[in-house]
Formats: sequence, C-alpha cells, structure tokens
Amino acid sequence: MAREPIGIREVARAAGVSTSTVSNVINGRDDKMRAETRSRVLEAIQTLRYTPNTAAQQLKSGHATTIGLIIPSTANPFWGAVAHHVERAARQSGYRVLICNAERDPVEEARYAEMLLASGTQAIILASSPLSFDHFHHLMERGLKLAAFDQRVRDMTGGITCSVSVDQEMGGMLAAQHLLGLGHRRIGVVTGPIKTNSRIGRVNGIRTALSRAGIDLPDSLIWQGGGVIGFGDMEGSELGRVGVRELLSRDEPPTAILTGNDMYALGAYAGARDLGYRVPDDISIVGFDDIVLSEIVQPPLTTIRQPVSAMADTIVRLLIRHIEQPTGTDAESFISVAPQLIVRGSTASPRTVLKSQGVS
Amino acid sequence: MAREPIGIREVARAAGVSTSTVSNVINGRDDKMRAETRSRVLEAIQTLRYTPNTAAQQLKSGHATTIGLIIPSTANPFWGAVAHHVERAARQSGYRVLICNAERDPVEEARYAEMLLASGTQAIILASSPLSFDHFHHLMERGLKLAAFDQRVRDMTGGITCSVSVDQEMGGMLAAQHLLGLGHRRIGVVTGPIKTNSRIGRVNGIRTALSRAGIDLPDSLIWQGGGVIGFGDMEGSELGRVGVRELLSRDEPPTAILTGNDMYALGAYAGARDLGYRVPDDISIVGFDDIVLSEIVQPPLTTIRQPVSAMADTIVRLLIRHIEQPTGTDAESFISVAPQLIVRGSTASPRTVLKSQGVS
DNA sequence: CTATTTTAGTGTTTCGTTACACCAACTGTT
DNA sequence: AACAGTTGGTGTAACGAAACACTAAAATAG
Repeated sequence: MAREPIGIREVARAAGVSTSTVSNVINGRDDKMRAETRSRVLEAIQTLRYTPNTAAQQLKSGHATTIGLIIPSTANPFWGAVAHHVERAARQSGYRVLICNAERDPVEEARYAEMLLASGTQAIILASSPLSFDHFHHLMERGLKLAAFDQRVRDMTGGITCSVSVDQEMGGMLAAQHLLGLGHRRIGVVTGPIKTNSRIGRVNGIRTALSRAGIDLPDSLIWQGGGVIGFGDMEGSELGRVGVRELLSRDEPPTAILTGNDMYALGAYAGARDLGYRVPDDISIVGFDDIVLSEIVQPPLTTIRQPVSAMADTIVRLLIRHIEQPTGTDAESFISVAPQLIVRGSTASPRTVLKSQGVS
Repeated sequence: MAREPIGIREVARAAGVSTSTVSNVINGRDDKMRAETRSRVLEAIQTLRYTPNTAAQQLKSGHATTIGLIIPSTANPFWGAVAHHVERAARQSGYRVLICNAERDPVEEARYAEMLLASGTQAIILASSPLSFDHFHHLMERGLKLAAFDQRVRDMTGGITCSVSVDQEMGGMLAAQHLLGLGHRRIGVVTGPIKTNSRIGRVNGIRTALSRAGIDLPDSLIWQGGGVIGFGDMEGSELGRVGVRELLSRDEPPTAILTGNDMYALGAYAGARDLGYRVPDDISIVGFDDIVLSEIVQPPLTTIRQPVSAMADTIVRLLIRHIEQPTGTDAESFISVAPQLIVRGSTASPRTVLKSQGVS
C-alpha cells in the first residue's frame, strides 16, 4: 500500500509551484496563472492521482457540496426512482446526494437531518410531506435549507425554500373522474394514514370530483392502514391487501377502489383475489405513481403518473440556485406539476348485477 | 438564524473547562475527568445543542466513520431492502452509510469509489459481484477496504477483506431440483448477462442439478438480457418479459423457467401471459431473492429466499471489525449462507399434452 | 526612461477537532 | 518532611485546503 498520502503539497512540489497555485487550479481560477503553469499542475494531479480531501475543503469553506434526501421508504421502487433521478441531477451540478430512509418517522427524520447538518450538508430534500416541519425548525435556524418534494408549499413563511410536487388534488380528481366516467358510483379509498399533505391532497381531490357528481365519500369507504406513526411503505403492498379485503367485506362494498400508490394497488389486487373478486370485472383499482411494475402486472394497472425525472431535475435545480445565490426566493420556487392519468387494464365499468354480494 | 456557530470552544467556555476536556467527554475518555466535570460538559452540550463538526473530526483523524454501499439498482426493491438493513446495522455501530447506485457499470463504480475515498470513507461494500475488482485496485492500494456482498470470495489474495453471500450455487440447485421434482425436463433460464459471479454461480448450480438428473442445459435455453455493460435491473421486469417471450417462441419451448431475480420473474409472468401461457398451468416460473411483492402477485411466486437482514448484519459486523482492528483476517471473513426455497403458486407439474405448441 | 498597472504567482493564517506533552494539586509512604 | 504516584485536568501543534494580503517581474503609458 502506498503510504505517504498525496495532498496538495505533494502536487505543488511535483509541479514546482506553491500550494496556492494548485488550489487556484483546482478551483478554476484560471485567470490567476499562465496556461503553461496550469497544464503542468494538471499533469502533476494526473500522475499523482490526486483528489482533494473533501473534509479539509469542507472545514475551510464551512459546508459541503452535498444534498440530503430523506425518503419515506426503500421498499417502494417509486422512491428508488426518485433517489436515482435526484442523484443524477445533483451530480451534474457537482453535488453529491446522501440518501436517508426515515420510514416517515419524524424522530428519525430529525436525527438524520441533524447528522446531515453536522456533516456539512446545507440543504435537504424532504419527501415525506409531513403536516408540520416543526421537527426541522431549530435546524433551519442553524441555516439548513429545506426543500419539500411531493407536497406543495405556498410560500416561504414556514421556512421552506422551495417545493416541487405533482398537483395532488388534480391527481385525485383525475383518478376519481376516470372511475365516474366508467359509471362507478360507490368508490372506496385504500391508503396509508391521511396525515401527510400529499395524501390529504389526493383525498381532497377525490372528494371534490365525487361531490361534483353529487356523490358522497363516507368515512366508512376510506381505509387508512398503518400505525399512527413510524409506518413506511415497507408493507405498502401488505396494507393494500388488508385494506381492500376490509372494504369489500362491508355491507355495501365499493365497485372501485382508489389506492394511495402503486404498491398499495398491487396489494389491492391480492386482497381482491383473496375474496374471489376479479380485477377489473368485479372491482376496478387505480394506483398512483406509475412505477415500472405497473405495466407488467396483470391486469396492467390504471394509475396516475408522476413525471419523476422532470420533478427531480426541477427540485435539484431550484435548491442549488437557492444554495448558491440566496437572493430572490419568491414565486417560481413552489412548483406544482400536472399528473397524468394512465388508463390500463385494471379499471372497467361496474357490473350492475350481483351488486352487493361477493362472488366468492 | 443564529449566526455564531457553536463549536467545541463555545461548549468549553460555557462549561468552564478547556476544549481538550470537552473533546475527552465527546470521545468517552471518562477516566480523564471527574464525573461532576463530565456532567457539566454534557449539560453545556445539551443546552447549546452542540454537534461535533464531522469535517474537522475527519480531517484530524484522517478518516470518516462512514461506509459506502454500492448497489446495482434502485428499481429492484431487493436492493432497497439490502440498503435499509445495512444502514440500520451500521448505525448501531456508530457508522453512517453512503448509498450509491452504479447500475453495475464499472466506470460508475470506480467514480463513486473514488468520491467515497476522497470524502474519507475507509470501506466500501460492493454488491454488484463483478468478475474482476481491477477497477478498485488502485483504490485498495490507497487503503480502501472492500467487502463483497452477494458473491463469495475465497481469500484475501484479491485484496477483498470480507464477503457475505448466499450460496449462489446452492440457490440455483434448490430452484432446479424443485422443478425437476415436479417433473420438468426442459427448463429455461432468463437472466441478465451472466458476467457477474452471482449469476455465474446460480447458473452453475442449475447446471449441476440438471446434469445430475441427466439433463443438459443448452445455450439456446439460456436467455441473457441487457447490454454487455452498463445495464442495471432498472428494466429487470421488462427484460424478464422479453426473455420469456423469446424462450417460449423456440421450437421446443421449456416447461419451466428459472429467473435471475424476482423482478425478472414478475416480468416473466407478463411475458408468459403475452403469449397466452398461464402460470403455473402452462409454464412454471421460479424467482430469486424473495422480495415482499413475491407473495402478493398472482400466482404467488415460488422463489429462493435470501436472508437479507442477517446477511446485512454479518457483512457490517465483519467490515467494522476489519476497520477497527486490521489484525487477523483469514477464515470466517468469507461467509456463505444458505438460501431457502420458498414454494408458492408459480410452479406446478408440467402438462404433458400440448407440449410444443403455444396455447395462444 | 521612469511611473503605473497588470500578470502570475507566493507565504501565512485559519477552519474545528484531537493527540500529545505537560503540569498542578492531592494522596500515600517512609 | 521529602518523594513518588495518581488524578484531573490545560495548552498547543497539527490535519489539508483555501482566502487573503502580499510581491517580483513584465507590460504599458506618458
């Protein structure tokens, strides 16, 4: 093993310049030296395989070129896709991404954020869309920038610097309208606890669409799985399964079910099958997210697509702008993009016969 | 925003001691001070909400308490689960985990590793099980420790410090034997490129089991999807779909298919359906990994379970031991655990009728 | 031909923490 | 009372990179 570590000093010696010049080369202050000097330094860097010590850079500058990303789950490929795209976008701007999986637990989230701040991260993208950012307040006071993914923030009063989200209400409306158009009148909802802004938005959208059609959404048709706190999507598919079984066992079961995300929807398939219902003949199911699996399963899932790649690009761009020039901050920092209804095979018109008795 | 950053000095002043003492408190050298002094310092830390600056710690000590984890994909929930468990295990020992998604591209892997090393990481867990570690050699020479997940390494000659893996051959054998036991004689394989040790091991196991039963595994029944390089599991399910369609279109199609992982298997379901085959009536399908979805889909997937949680615990434990006391290193650092056959509904005895013509 | 500006660098201090050498005040021993 | 040993600390010099204040030499102006 090569023992003596290569630092800026070794490079300087090899190139016959001072460490300051090497530093200038690294940081692109090309106007401070001749091209010949610069290339000599570059060559030394190359041959010595020098990489700047980020700890030292960070200690000097006071911050790291790092963005934290706190996601609610690693079991749902949707968040895997989000992480992947955020990471790609950030890297193009020279930033690294630290991915943390907090299972939507505020305590975990705060612990991660604390850790990230201590390691020099200036900004965090939070994807859990909690009702309150209280657990981040004292961190924001210490200068941490917070971006909200998956929920719309209205303005900076809460301390959030920017947000990018699909229009959750619109997503809920698209899904509900699709079912209404097919003739469904009794529609159930299977989701995790409606205690995050994203879920509240979606359910509001559903409710709006239904009420416009003169239909009520009784609480008895909304099934919320998972504990009050500390739940993830880890068992999203399991929850979907249980939820659908419960809804379909009601006195007057729904003819269609809107789920909180595609993993719930896949679980919903299983729950429906458990009771002998066929999708979409006996029950229609709509997902949310449009993960890759959605077009693979049988029947292919009708769902609401989130343009993940574009959303990731946008939030990274906004956040980096805020980091690098914390000037103007208002409008255009709180973005809401349109979701898209993807109609596949899991929805159909309701069967009017056999309305209130299981097929099983 | 509170402006003056709280450092060890502020804590020292508040507690009326020197910075050295605060440092001793932080690092648990309790024998260097009275209990009373210690609690005074602790109190100051609490009230000031002090967190040590990791960059400075790292600069001083020369390394970070951080482990890198390079996974092949974020689209396959299996790797999400691995990341989650590795992260949990590492945190219990006071380490952080940096998750990198390199899509099995050696160039990406090397870039990530370089970055990790520059940021002070001493050790990396590599989960892509490549044939060669050449692209890590110069990094290992610089002191980077490398642990292999998902492939068995025989000894330290390659520079790998430890490895934990399911016994891939045994996994392949279990899967093949299960199919043989059901009466299958013409068995196909759908997998990504067999250019990683894990895949080679699995296919070898399959081949061994078949040849013991006097059955040959012709190349024509092995479908390898994805490009030669730079492929991930991102489209694993898509690849599975295409692969099965191709195998089932052969002159003498297989009656059962072994897939590279559960995502391929889910894609295989779709591919079989595309041609009008029913699973398991017309074609049996076996997965690998046992992700949560496997028992949700219809039919529930017969697969080979990897004990992810235990494997993650083990590799983290081994690796941290190597980091903290780089003494003895041999045996017991290269661990292979037994996979488990989980029989569900995607496998059945072959139909002897209609052998070589599609049902569609 | 001198005065001024520009170019192309250099030397030193600093970031926050920790290791290490040091030391003052006690305790116990003879 | 003198001495050694222990306890409970303190002061300071690093770690590697970068900002800042410099300056020697060259270019340009008058």
